[in-house]
Amino acid sequence: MVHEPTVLDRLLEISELFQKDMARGNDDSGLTPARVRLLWELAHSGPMSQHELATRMEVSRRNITGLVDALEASGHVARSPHPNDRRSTIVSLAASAQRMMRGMQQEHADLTADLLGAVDPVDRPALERGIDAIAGRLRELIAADEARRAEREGRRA
Amino acid sequence: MVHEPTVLDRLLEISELFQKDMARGNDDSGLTPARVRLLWELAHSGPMSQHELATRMEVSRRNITGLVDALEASGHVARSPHPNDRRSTIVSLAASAQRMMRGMQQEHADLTADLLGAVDPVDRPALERGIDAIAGRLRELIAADEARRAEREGRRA
DNA sequence: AGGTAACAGTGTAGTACCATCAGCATATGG
DNA sequence: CCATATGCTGATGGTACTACACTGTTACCT
Repeated sequence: MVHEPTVLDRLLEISELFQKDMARGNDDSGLTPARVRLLWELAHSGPMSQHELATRMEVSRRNITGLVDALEASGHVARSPHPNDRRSTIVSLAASAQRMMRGMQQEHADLTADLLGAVDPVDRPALERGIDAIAGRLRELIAADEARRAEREGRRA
Repeated sequence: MVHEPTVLDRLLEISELFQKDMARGNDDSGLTPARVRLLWELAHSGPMSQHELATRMEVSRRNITGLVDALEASGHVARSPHPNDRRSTIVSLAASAQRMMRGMQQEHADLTADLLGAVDPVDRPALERGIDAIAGRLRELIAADEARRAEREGRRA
């Protein structure tokens, strides 16, 4: 029942540790994972409509409404009308939240530097190539699986 | 606001993809993440008391009761009396669940092989060393942070 | 123009899950 | 015998998500 841990196991472990770390950050800020994810999306790609948020996060529009409601109430985001399309509302980060996200990105950058510092410089290029390769392959597999899944759904309907 | 993705970002991406994959597996088996985690703990470390499960999973005993209740109802685990301590009940995997977990481990092994196959063989040793180093460093950081946190808790109390 | 279809956001209602707290029963272990 | 650990009950709260129905807006298209 006991395996010697493979590279993938290590990766999974790192995943878990990251999650743990993220969860802690959430606790500190009083935000929930889903809300942080939304904020992160905004920080990364700038203001956008709720519809676009729903698409990117792959959840229902209704769900976005709730998340934005909460984040608006806590002052993290603001709703503003779309200049051209009066149906749409644009969600943007409040100044304070922008600062917060900047801080998180800074922390993230620091962590990156720290962790990378633990790797023998000689190994870094290969490490980078290897991780890229794995990420790429994983993306492929997921895409293929999703396609298969979608097709099966189609057949059934 | 746009960064070029670093190795760490790639790692985070891999984390997310893994999670997505796991979530899908959960859907298939009709199990929730927490329940799967419990099963995994049992598969990995063998039968144990609820108390021990609570300790390992870092959740309340009450929570374990609920999870075990559900898993027992669905036939994934069985409760049996502890041989020495008659207060305690031992939770163990049912045969079917054991098979299921074996299957999951097999899938995991296959995935590992597949993903590793995408990496240039020349890069693998360095990749392995690099990942080990990162995982190790991350563990250190988390441990240090937890210690700091615990101390602060102590001070307040 | 007028009608119609598609789209944005939202209200209502409902589901599933995780987790906690305080307290209770038991019987074990000292 | 009593303190304690173990597991369980009941009550509560909260997040995340969905489906359906509705309003207003835009775009298309005869």
